Amino acid sequence: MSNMSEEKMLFSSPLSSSSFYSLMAPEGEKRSRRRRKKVKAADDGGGSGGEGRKRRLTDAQAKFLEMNFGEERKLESGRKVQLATELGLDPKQVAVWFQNRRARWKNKQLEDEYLKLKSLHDANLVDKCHLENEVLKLKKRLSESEEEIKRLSGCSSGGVAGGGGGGEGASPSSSSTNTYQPAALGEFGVEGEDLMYETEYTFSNYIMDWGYLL
DNA sequence: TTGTGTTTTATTGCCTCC
DNA sequence: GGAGGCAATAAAACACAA
Repeated sequence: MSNMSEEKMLFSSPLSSSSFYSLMAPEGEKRSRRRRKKVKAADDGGGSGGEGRKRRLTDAQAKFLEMNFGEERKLESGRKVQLATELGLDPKQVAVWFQNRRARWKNKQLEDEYLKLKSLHDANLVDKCHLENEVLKLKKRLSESEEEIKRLSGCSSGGVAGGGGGGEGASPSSSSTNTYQPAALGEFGVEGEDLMYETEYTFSNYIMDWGYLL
């Protein structure tokens, strides 16, 4: 019948013109519209095409329009008429083509934006997963350290001071002479530093102190 | 060949701007 | 109020698998 179908999909977007927007647009954003009855294109027999049916543009016409669309998304009426005469088309056809092309372009923009946001979102998910893993590991380490402290202070309170109401409540203000008590930290100027540092210091120094006591 | 899905062209109705 | 833009949609044209 014709040879104009090869490049049909050259500029087409993957989703049909209305489907993507319908998918993306919030429900309330759509304007309510009365459903109209379509009036068939009149068999005017006139116009540049000669038939009353849809006239598909030739590849050359489409390419030329595409080129112009690349330069400017909207047409001034003068330009529209000029283009129409150059292409042997009705100015209305040119206007419609630009209108539809803008719609496709907008859909493509939306789709690109969606894909960009989606990949960003996916990357964030992976990041979140890593961070959650990290938190779990740190929590585990913390509880292990606490266990160790408990275990060791249990040992020392039994063997050295005897009083003081157990390791957990050991206070720097205690009158005990126990050298590994937190009060001793003051010697090194770390009183009130962050927990992690204090914990590590206490533990390693406890080993030393314990050895010293023995 | 035919049924089905997609793309393109065209229409309609509403909205905004001048 | 008319022109032009846009969203929604109809329908022709087309592609393609079965």
